[in-house]
Amino acid sequence: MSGQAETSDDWIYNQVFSAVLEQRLIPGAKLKESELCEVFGVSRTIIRRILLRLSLDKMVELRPNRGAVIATPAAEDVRQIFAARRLLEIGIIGDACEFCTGEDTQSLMEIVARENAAINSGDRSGAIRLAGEFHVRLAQVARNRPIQDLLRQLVAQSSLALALYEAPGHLLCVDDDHINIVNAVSAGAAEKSRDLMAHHLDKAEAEMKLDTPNSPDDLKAVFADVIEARQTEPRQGA
Amino acid sequence: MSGQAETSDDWIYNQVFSAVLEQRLIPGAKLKESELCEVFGVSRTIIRRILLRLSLDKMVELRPNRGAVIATPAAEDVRQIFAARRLLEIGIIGDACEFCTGEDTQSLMEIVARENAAINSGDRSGAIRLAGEFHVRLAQVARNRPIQDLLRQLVAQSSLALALYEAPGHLLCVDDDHINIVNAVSAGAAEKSRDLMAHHLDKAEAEMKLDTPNSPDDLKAVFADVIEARQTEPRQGA
DNA sequence: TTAAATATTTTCGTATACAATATTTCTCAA
DNA sequence: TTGAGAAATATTGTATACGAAAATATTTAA
Repeated sequence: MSGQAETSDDWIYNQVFSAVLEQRLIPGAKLKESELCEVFGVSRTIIRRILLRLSLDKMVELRPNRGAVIATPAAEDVRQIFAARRLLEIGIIGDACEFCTGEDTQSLMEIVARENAAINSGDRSGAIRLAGEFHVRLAQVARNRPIQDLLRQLVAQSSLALALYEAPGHLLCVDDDHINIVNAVSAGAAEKSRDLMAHHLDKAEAEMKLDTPNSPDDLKAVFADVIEARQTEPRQGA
Repeated sequence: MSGQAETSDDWIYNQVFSAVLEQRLIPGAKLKESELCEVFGVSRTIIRRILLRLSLDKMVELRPNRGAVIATPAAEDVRQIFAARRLLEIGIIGDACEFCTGEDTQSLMEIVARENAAINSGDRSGAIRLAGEFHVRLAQVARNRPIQDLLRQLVAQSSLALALYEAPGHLLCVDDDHINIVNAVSAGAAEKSRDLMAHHLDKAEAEMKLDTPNSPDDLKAVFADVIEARQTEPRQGA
């Protein structure tokens, strides 16, 4: 599509990026330099460069002298991420309506189709990745690079947020939000598409329980019930 | 203020960043690694890391095997930069109105005061840097990190754009835009401040001649008059 | 057995060596 | 003098060596 040959750097970067999008790498996962060197067959020089890029994307956290881990966005971070997404995505969808070509429509449709197929076949990773791809592709239609690039980051961070805060037992289910948005945009219905996008993003954020992270290393959250029980009624013994 | 101690990396990064903001480094300027090593007294490892960060900010261009230069944004890039700034700065100024504390107001006032002082004393570099600082500080008031970070990049890129496309002979002059904006924001007047910001940004973009870059290496632009003369009346000889 | 203290191993941060690629300088003929 | 080609120089890209810091394992004392 873009015709630009992918450098070795970009390939490795995209491999890690995809792993985060598909939640094969989850918040807190350690990224040991030497292991990445073996996996990708390059020296630490290259790996460290990739890790720096990922840290500037806020996808990995670089802890001085203590290595890199997949980032664990705090609840407040997630609120800001979604506030920013609302501003960006609602802000540019008018331009998307204006500039959307037949090719754009077709490409968006295909992404949605593949997304629904992934959902129906129980491919959770694929579904998450394709949902993100949809939003980024839509931003691309609006023809504004800086906005598109930031949205790419925010979508990836949303994937981390989902892994951390998604309501437990939440089921992946087909809804028509994405397809409705494509239809509105390709029809040039700016006001309508703005509304659809606003609702869609609100829904996505509402699906998360921002006050109870399901991170395995936050023991207080894991044993919240125990703590509560002990406070009302100190344990029998002693 | 932020209390965070500055790492050696950040210091070097900020030095280069400021040099771009103040137009001591202009588009096309070559950044030779060995020279930067001498200047800052570190090895190429460090310098290359800084250059990577700056390239991700779109402030330097990394040409494979050919070294780093200060970026030269194309006219279309500049349009997108300003489109993005309008979206961001108008989009968040409502929040800024809501969250603006007395401390915020004071800090903004001080920046504007120093900016005007710089203009009056003919300190062009300082004036440009402080104008940029004003916009970034205002974004900070809105309490949204992702937006603030992108705006920081866009403001720096605007500085490059100014160096490239500013109408020649354009004079630095005091206007009341910034002070009016502070007043509206600290008064919580969302609608008013939106209007002021919109006009301010339109004015800033209008001050540039995006069709005639004054870059010394664009010979076609430099000799535009010659080209035109030759087209209407091929030169005498031959 | 537990806990502190020490030793060991691992991992990270920076500088540097060497190879690959540009750029410049030099030579020589037209 | 100008221009093309070749040699010399300079610059970038990657891997690696080495010191510093952290994590882990071991020992020792209570």
